[in-house]
Amino acid sequence: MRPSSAAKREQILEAASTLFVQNGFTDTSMEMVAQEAGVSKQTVYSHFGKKDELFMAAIQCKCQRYELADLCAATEGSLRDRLLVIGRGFIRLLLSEEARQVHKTCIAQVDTQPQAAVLFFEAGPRVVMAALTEMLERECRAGQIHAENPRHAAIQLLMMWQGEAKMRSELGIEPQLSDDEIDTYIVSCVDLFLRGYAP
Amino acid sequence: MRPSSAAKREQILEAASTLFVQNGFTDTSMEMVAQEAGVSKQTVYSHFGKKDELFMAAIQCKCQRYELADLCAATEGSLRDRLLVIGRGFIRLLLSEEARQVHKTCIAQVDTQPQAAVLFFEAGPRVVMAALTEMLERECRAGQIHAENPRHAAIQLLMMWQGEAKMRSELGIEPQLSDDEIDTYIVSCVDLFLRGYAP
DNA sequence: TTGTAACTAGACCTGTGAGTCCAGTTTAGT
DNA sequence: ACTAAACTGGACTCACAGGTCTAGTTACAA
Repeated sequence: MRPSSAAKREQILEAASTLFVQNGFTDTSMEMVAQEAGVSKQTVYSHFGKKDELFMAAIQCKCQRYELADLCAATEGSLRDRLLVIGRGFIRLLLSEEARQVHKTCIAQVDTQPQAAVLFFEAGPRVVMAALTEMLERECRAGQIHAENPRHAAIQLLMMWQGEAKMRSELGIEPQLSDDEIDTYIVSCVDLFLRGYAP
Repeated sequence: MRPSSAAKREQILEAASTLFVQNGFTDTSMEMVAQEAGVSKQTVYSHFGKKDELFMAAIQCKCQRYELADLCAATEGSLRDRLLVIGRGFIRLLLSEEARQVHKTCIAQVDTQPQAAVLFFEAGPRVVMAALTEMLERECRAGQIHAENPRHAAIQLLMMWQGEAKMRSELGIEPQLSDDEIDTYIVSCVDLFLRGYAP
């Protein structure tokens, strides 16, 4: 009712999503959230009844649509070039601090907060898979490639692209791969894909 | 010194690895471990000084070498058949309750116990990658395939194989894929791979 | 048999976090 | 100016977990 109320709510959400994703669910206390949001603990509780609810709201907040799907809509340039652009964008997203943390947090809470993982899946993997599948279907119809099952093909690309870089970053294994190494790898994925699905 | 001591140590390790991997680090208390092991809390502490140390020991215990690497050594049958066998074994391992839980736990603790993830990496992904790379190098030399970078090729295969099944199982997204769906997918991966790397 | 290391049960201390309560203050709408 | 909702700060309860301590018991080795 009071307009400042909505603002406080945003502050809380902002603080919560940052902290939860940085420290995980268990290691983030409601007091920390209140303090980070510059708000009293009671206010946190009056906006979000329980810690669980705040967590879900925070994850949802972090799962606002990424713009990757748009890349798949582009039609300029050769197929190979477009796949390279998408692949590079995809791996950059995957390796970003933000996405990694959200992913990690959702996985860690799968047993206790399964819906968080669902939110993540719907906002992330699901839309990317759908967009790429649609793109590959178009390319099939245009005769650029020949794939019996474009959905499988999309998943193959997406999984391949992740590569060693994802494995290492997810597990924090040093040294991480350099940008050059990653790029070379992405190129080899696209080329494998195009040869394998050549018409 | 006392022989029963070693036995207790095993019981504790057994209990700890089960519980840590089932409930995660934070949600497993030392008391739970002691109880599950049928041992007093003090005994737990005298064998493993701190919770962290017990955790590391438990993860190490869970990371005993999987036998997957052996599959890559086989030389009977066509390359395609062998890759199918390896792929199926790989995905079965990945989706097993055991491996998933260990993976999840290591990821969740990456920030606080980075060495656990390292143990996992060394025992799991690293050896599988190495074994498959070696196998593909042999096939290259034998002229069965033509891959500039067999290591890349191995990673591509391994990542591809994981597919949607891994994504869904990791995030607990229902419905999970059926065995048939997974198998069809694995076949399509192997075929893509063989076409893409045909000599 | 006896000494001693290993073990047990449980009390104990300390810190921390979820969630509640309350008395007082701010702020927007009427 | 008045009212009521929203907010604050901090005290409070309750539960639980990590870790220590102790007094007494068990079981192996010499």
